[in-house]
Amino acid sequence: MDAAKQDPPAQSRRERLRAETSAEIKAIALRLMAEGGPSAISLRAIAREMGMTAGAIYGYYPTRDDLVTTLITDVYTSLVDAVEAARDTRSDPGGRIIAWGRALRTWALANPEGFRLIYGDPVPGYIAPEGGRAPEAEHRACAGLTGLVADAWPTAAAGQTHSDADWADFTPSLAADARTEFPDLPPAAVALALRLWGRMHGLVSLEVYGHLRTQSHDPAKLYEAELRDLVASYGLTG
Amino acid sequence: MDAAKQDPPAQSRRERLRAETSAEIKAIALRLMAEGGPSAISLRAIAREMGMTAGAIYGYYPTRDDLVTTLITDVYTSLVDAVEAARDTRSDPGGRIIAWGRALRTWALANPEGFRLIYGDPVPGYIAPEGGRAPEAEHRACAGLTGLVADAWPTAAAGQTHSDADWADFTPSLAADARTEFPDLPPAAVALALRLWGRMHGLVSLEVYGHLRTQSHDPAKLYEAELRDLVASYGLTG
DNA sequence: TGTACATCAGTGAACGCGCGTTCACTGATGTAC
DNA sequence: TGTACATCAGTGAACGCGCGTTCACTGATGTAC
Repeated sequence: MDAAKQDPPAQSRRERLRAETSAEIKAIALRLMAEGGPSAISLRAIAREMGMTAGAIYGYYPTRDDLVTTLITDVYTSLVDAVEAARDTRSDPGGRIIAWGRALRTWALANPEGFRLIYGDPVPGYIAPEGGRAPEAEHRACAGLTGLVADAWPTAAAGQTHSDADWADFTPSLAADARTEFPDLPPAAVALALRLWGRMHGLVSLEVYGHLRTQSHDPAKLYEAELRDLVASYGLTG
Repeated sequence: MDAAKQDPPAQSRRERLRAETSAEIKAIALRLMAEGGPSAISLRAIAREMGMTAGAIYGYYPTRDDLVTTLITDVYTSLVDAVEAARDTRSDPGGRIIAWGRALRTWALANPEGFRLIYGDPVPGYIAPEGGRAPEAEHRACAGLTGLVADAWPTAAAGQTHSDADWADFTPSLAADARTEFPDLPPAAVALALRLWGRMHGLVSLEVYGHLRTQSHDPAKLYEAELRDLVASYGLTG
C-alpha cells in the first residue's frame, strides 16, 4: 500500500524507477477498484490512467492475475497491520479484543473495496495461484485473534459452552500452531476465536455491502454494543 | 425458482409457452451463476445454452440488468421462504430462532452462488434499479427476525445490554413497522434482532466464501455452538 | 571527457475474444370470416 | 372446412466496445574502454 521499500542500501536509478512504476501500478489498481469495484481492475484501464501502453504492464507483472494476487496480499497485510497496531495500544485483554474489533470495522469502512477484494467475490475471471500468500495473511489474522482469546482465557466463563470442541475440528496447521504457541489452551478457546471473528465479520460485512443502511442509521452503535457484549458475555476480561 | 405459475384459470398456448421460456431463461441464468459465479450471467451464454439467438432474450427481458434484478428478487424470496418455513416447524421461541438460523446456513450452503448474488458483490456492471424489489425481501427477512425476538422478549435478559438503543437509530420504515406490529417492544429488541442477523451472517458468509475452510474442518459445529449460545446468552427462550 | 556498445522501458499495432444491444426479416401460430 | 390476414417468437447479421496478451520496434539510459 505504501511507497516502494528499499531493502539494499544502494539502488541504481533504474531499479528505483522500476520499483516506483511497479508501486504506481498497484496504487492505481487500488484506486480503480475503489472507484469501480474489483471488476474495474484491468490492465488497459491502469495503463490508460498512467499514460502508458497496456503492453508495458507486462514488464512489471507477467499476467493480470499476478497483479491481482499481489494486490490481495498487500491489502490483507494492510488490514492485519491495522488491527494489530490498534490492539497494541491497549494492555488489558478485554480492551485489546475491543480495539482489534473496532479497528477491523474502521479499516473496512475506510477501504470498502479492499474488504470486498479480500472477503467478497474475487475479481471476475481471477484464479488464485497455488503459492498465493493470502492464506498466510489470513492465518496471521486468525492467530492474532487466538492470541487475544488466550490472553483473556484465564477469566473466561465460556469453557462449558464449547466443551465439545476438539483439536480435530481444525485444520492441522491451525491446530499445530495454536498448540505450539499456547500449550495450555484448550481447543474450545480456538473455536471461540473463530466465532469472535464471525461475529465481527458479520456486522462489518453487512455494513460494507450496504445491507445495514436500509435498516439502521447507526451501525457504529450496533457494532459497539456487539463488541462490548462479546467481551462481557464470555468474561474475556483477562 | 420454480416452474411457471398460472394465475388465470385459462391460459392460451402462447401465454404458456412464453411463461415457460421466461422461466427457463431464469433457470439457466441461475445454473450458469452456480457454475461460474455471478459474472457468468450473460445473455449470450444463456441464449447459447438454450439454443437460441442472443437477441431473442429481448423478447422476455428488456435488458440484462432487468433479468439480474428478477433473479435477485427470486433468489431472495427463496431464501426468506426457506427460513420462514423452518421457523414454523417449531413453536417455542428459542427453537424458532435456532431453526431460522440453521435454515439460513443450510440454504446458503445449498445455494452458495445465490448467497453471493444477494450479499456479495453485484454482477459486474449491474446497477440496481430504483424500484427494485430486493429491499422488500430484505425487509421481510429483518421483520421476521424482529418478530422472533419479540416472541422471546418477555424472558430476555438482554435489556440492559442495549439500554442505549433508540428508535431514531433505525430507518424510519423499519422503526414504524416494528412499532406497529409490536407496540410494546422496546428499540433494544430491534437492535438485538439486527445483531442476531449479524452473528448468523458472519459465520455463514465466512464459510460460503471459503474463509473457514482454511481454519476449521467442522464449521457446522462452530455454527451450532454460536446458535445455542446466542439464544442462551440473551435468555431468548420465550 | 568521449566514443561504441549493451541494456531495457515503453510503443503501437495487431490478434481473437465475448459482451449487450439493435434491427430488418422469416415463418409458424392463432384469429376472423 | 377453408381461406386471408394479423400476431409475434425467434433469426442472423451487424454495431461498437473493452478486454488480455503478443511482438517486432525505437529510443533513451547506463556501461566499458
